[in-house]
This record gives sequence, structure tokens and C-alpha cells, in this order.
Amino acid sequence: MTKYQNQTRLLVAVDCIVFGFDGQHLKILLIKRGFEPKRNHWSLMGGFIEPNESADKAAIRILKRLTGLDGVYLEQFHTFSEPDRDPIERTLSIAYFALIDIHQYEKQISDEYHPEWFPLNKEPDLIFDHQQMVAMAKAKLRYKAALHPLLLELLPPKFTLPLLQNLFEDVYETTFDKRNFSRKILSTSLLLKQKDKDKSNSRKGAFYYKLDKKHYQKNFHKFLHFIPNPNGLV
Amino acid sequence: MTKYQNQTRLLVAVDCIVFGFDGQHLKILLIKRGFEPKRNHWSLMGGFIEPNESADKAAIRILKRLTGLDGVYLEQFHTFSEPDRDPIERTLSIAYFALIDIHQYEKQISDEYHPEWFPLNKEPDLIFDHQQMVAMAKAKLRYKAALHPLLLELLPPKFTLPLLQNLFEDVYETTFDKRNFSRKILSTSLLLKQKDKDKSNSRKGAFYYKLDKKHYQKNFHKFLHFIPNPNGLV
DNA sequence: GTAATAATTGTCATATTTACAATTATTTTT
DNA sequence: AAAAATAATTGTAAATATGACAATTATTAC
Repeated sequence: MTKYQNQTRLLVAVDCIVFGFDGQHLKILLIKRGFEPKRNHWSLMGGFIEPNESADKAAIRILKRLTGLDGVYLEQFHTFSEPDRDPIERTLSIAYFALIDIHQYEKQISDEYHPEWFPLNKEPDLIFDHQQMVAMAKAKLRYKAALHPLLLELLPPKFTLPLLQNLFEDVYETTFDKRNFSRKILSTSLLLKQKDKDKSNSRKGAFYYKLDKKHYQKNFHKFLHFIPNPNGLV
Repeated sequence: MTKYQNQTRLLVAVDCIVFGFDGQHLKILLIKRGFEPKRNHWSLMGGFIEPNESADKAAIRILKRLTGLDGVYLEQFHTFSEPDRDPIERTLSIAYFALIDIHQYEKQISDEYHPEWFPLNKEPDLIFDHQQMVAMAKAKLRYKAALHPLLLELLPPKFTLPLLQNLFEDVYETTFDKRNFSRKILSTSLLLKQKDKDKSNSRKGAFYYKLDKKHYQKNFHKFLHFIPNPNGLV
């Protein structure tokens, strides 16, 4: 059979909002766009979807090219389709956000893009509708991380409770009581206390914890309450 | 400036999962596809995105054509992009779900599509990846309706608590205690008790309630708890 | 050995959730 | 007119979760 007649065909891109946490602040990774229009303006990392490549595959490819990382948390969150969002030619963008351990990230992998980490709310001006994408990604992260242990994806394999609390406090721009915070986090049975401590921030040192992968899937929905566990998938 | 060179351009469609509630069961509206391939097979209502039309606009247009309805709850939830999802030509689909008052729906509007309501879990076989779309829409609805008063969008302007409870019980395939259910629902301050009753289902009659639109926006996030209100937007 | 520093831990009051059954309003039947 | 039938409405007590509070502990530096 032949193709669909008389229909418009569009360019389709994927853009990635890459989140990282340096111990102090939640940050996103931006690059300097390498081609016209808007060459050398700050931008999200993205690229056109290739023939025979799904959007998920494209996002994985682009993330790998930017960070050198594979198998990190990556989630499609919205497709942007305003006709004039790209001034050169109509282009759809399927937006993803990624949560990576900032220490795994290797800058030199993508030096050609001049990538830099920016704290949220302190990003430079971005091209097209990328500002809106960042805002929506941040909103989605805050929403979902309030219900699921998502922020653990931003931490190294071994981390301390004070570090985790710093992360939550930065993401939600607030402070938490230490006692209540640790009680709530530990009640999820998601963390395994280690024998060793991180001594870099205090004399006493803070115990390391690891993610308990056995309980991770099972307790991912732990926080919901109207319906105990509505079901998988978001 | 000229266009982007050497990039693939794709067809882009919008597909709508339309949910309705007939008082007993949550249902979705399906049509018989009117053109090849798969003419006369059951399908979601959809259509190609037009030049100068955003995906949101396309979804609104398509929903109007199918149901005659405007201004109903409509949300983009996922973009499907597997290269071979349409056997004729690669087509991206941006999927939306809509929540409508089934009584407002006028069948004759779209008789040419032979639309029919099917209870969930009893849909016929669907074309392409539409089965997967329905599954994901249902999961998303269950997830979100556990956290927000979303299901109210499926009810007529005046409804009773027993009806609302039926809806929840059908969506979550469970039963709730009447006392606890009404206490929880009423504690949201979202419902306004009316003076009149619906006598069609019992001798005593059940009081009607209406949505309190003043409190709707404000209390939409009422159910979250780890972080009181992570922020707007989902 | 003492001071300094940040991590760790506990309790009580309050709010929320859960489990559970009697009463009420109305219509139909006798 | 009284009684029966039906579904809607309402309350309470126990268990659990949350929120607000500060003292103690482990370690290093002096």
C-alpha cells in the first residue's frame, strides 16, 4: 500500500533536561548550541530523531553523547508542538528529563558542546521554548519526588542522610526537621545502613547508606494514600 | 535562513482516549476506522496534526468532532514513536486522554465514525499500538485520580455521593466503606450539598452535590502529603 | 584532657486513618 | 394507617502517622 497523501510531515527532535546534584544544589546541564540558528546560545542538549529510531532510543543516544552515561533514570514528560517554536522550520520536540549522579559525569566526553552545570533559578536565557521545558521538568520532578524516592537517583551509590536532606531541602526550597526527616525516610525500608562513615563534613562522621534494591520496586509507591497503590507506571 | 538539511520529517498524529462513566462502569469511546489500512477495525479517535496547529489544538479539534464537546478535561500524557507502529508510513502519535460527562455526549454528531462505548477491560482488539495507549491512559488516570479530584470531571453537574463512590469503586476495582469515603471526600471542601435529592435509586433519596468551583483550583492538590504542595502543574 | 562540631536519637501532643453498625427518610405493601 | 422494605446517612473508638520540640554522642582539633 502507498503512503498517506496530502499530509504535512514535520521535523521531530528530542531534548533532555539533565538534573544533577553537587551536594549543595540541584543543577541542570546546558550546552552551547553548535549550529544556526542561535549558534553559541545556551540550550538544552537535543537532536533530531533518526529514521528507525524511537524517541526513547534517541533520548538515550543523546544523553550518552552528552554525559557518557548509560542506564540512568530517563523519563519522557511532554511533547512541545507550538508551530513557531523553532523559527527556521516547524519542529516538534519530545522532552525528557534525566537524573544522573553528577560524579559519574565526565566532562571531556562532550567538550565540543561546552557543557556547563547551572543551579536552578540561575540558568542563563535559553533558546526557543527551552525555558518553558526546564520549568515544566522542574515542576514534574518536584511533584513526583514528593511521592516517590526519585531523588535517590541523583546521589552516588553511598550517601549520608544529611546529604539526602540537603537535596530535599534544595529541591523544595525549604528546611526539614532532622529527626522527622530521618524517621520518614527510614520508614520506607529503602535504605540500608552501612558500617562506614563519611568523615569529610564533620568530626563525628555520618553513616553511609545504600539503596536497598530489593525493596526499591516494591516500595516505590509507598507514599500514596488515598488508594494504597493505584498501580504501576506513571 | 533556510531549512534544516538532511533530516527526516515524520507524520504526526494525535489520538484521544475518551473516558466516560454511565453510573455503573468507566468506559472508553472507540470508533471504526474509516480508511485503510485497517478500515473498519476498532480504533481510538485521532487525526493528523495540521500545519500551524499545535498538538493541543489538534486534540481539541478531534474531540469536538467526535463528541461535539468543548472545554472538557483534556491532558497530553505520552508520545508514541516506535518506528513501525503504523505499517504504512512512520507516524508519531501524541496521545491525550479526555474526561467527559457521558450524558453531554451526543452520538449523532459523529455517526460517520460509528462510535461505541466499551467498558474498560472489555475493549475489542484495537489497531496499531492503541491497546497500549489505552492501558497507559488508564494507569495514568488511576494514578492521578488517587491524588486529585479528577474523577469529578466524569460526573454530571449534580451528582450524589453513592454515585461518586460507585465511580471510585469501579475505577479502582475495589470497595470502600461508605462512612470513611464520604468523610474523606467531604473533607476536601470541594463539594456543595444541594437541597434536592435524587430519588431514582432509593426510597429515601440521596442528596445531590455540586462541585465548588471556588475551592476546586485551590484544593486540587489537597491529597499530597510528603511535601504539602510540591507545586502547580503535573 | 578539653573544646568544638555535626550526627544521632526520643517523646509527647495532635491529626489522620481505619474498622465497625445503628439510625433515618421515604416508599411500598399489607 | 401501620408495618415492612430499602438505601442513605451518621458516629465513635482504636491505631497509626505527623509535627513540634532539644539533649546526647562520636570524633577531631587544640
